[in-house]
Amino acid sequence: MIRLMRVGDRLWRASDERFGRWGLTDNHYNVLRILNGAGEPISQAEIGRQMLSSRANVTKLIDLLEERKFVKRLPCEDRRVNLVELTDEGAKFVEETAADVIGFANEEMKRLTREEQKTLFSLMGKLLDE
Amino acid sequence: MIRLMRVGDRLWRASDERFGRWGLTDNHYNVLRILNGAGEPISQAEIGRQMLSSRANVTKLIDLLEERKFVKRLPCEDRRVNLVELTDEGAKFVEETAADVIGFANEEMKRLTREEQKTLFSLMGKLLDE
DNA sequence: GAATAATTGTTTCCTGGTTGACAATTCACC
DNA sequence: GGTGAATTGTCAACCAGGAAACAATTATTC
Repeated sequence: MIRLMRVGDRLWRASDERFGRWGLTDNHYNVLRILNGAGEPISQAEIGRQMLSSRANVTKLIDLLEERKFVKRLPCEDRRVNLVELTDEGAKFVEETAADVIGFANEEMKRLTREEQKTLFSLMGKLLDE
Repeated sequence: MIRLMRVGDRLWRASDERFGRWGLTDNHYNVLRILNGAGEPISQAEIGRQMLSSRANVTKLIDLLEERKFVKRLPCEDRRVNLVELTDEGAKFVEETAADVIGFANEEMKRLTREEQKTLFSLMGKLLDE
């Protein structure tokens, strides 16, 4: 388990360094990824749930992303919630950086064969499902 | 890779919660573990190296552990360095909590069979070695 | 052997994130 | 329908950790 935590820690640090180049944290990128995957505007609370982050933190992440024009807050019929939408500019950014991000992942995982990567994926799945 | 990072993150959070009960962070415990494993006093810089943490942070970790009397700073013939030693009280603490920590690890890993745990261990080894 | 480089521990400042409180709103139950 | 519970986004305060600067010391190089 310690090895696993160590590897995870190292990946987080590496990705932090990586996204720092774009003036973002990995968590900022995570928000964009989630929005891109959702395909439709979703609430801040939902984002926080998906990325295991506090609502307070999501507020700050969205603040920055909105300032960068990657994202927009929309009013919702439930007037407590903000729906967050990926702007065209945000979508473009995700698309442009996707290759870079995938390259990064391949670089990190290149010590494992394709087969081992599959095994790892399945093991992680077992650990995640509750 | 994302799954792997997610799992790592969750383990860090869980262990943080766990060690919080003792008024320590996982990193504090990590220091004790390293000192216990070393079997002899080692320098703060060396501790930082082993746990991938900055010297500045090690200073603060040791400050707290020393206040708790788990650890003692010894002068060294190289007068730049502090040798850090596990006190009897610190060793006793490690011993008393060991069962608890191992139980925690088993709990977290119980979704995997013994065989899968071994596979995971070896995969992590490949990812770690540079 | 003197001068420059490298190492150690500490301090100060900064940053990303969490917790807890808050007002606004919606839900649930009587 | 009206009242108490739950949920949402935000803000302030706080915390662990990192980066840079620093003095003290040791290593290296000429």
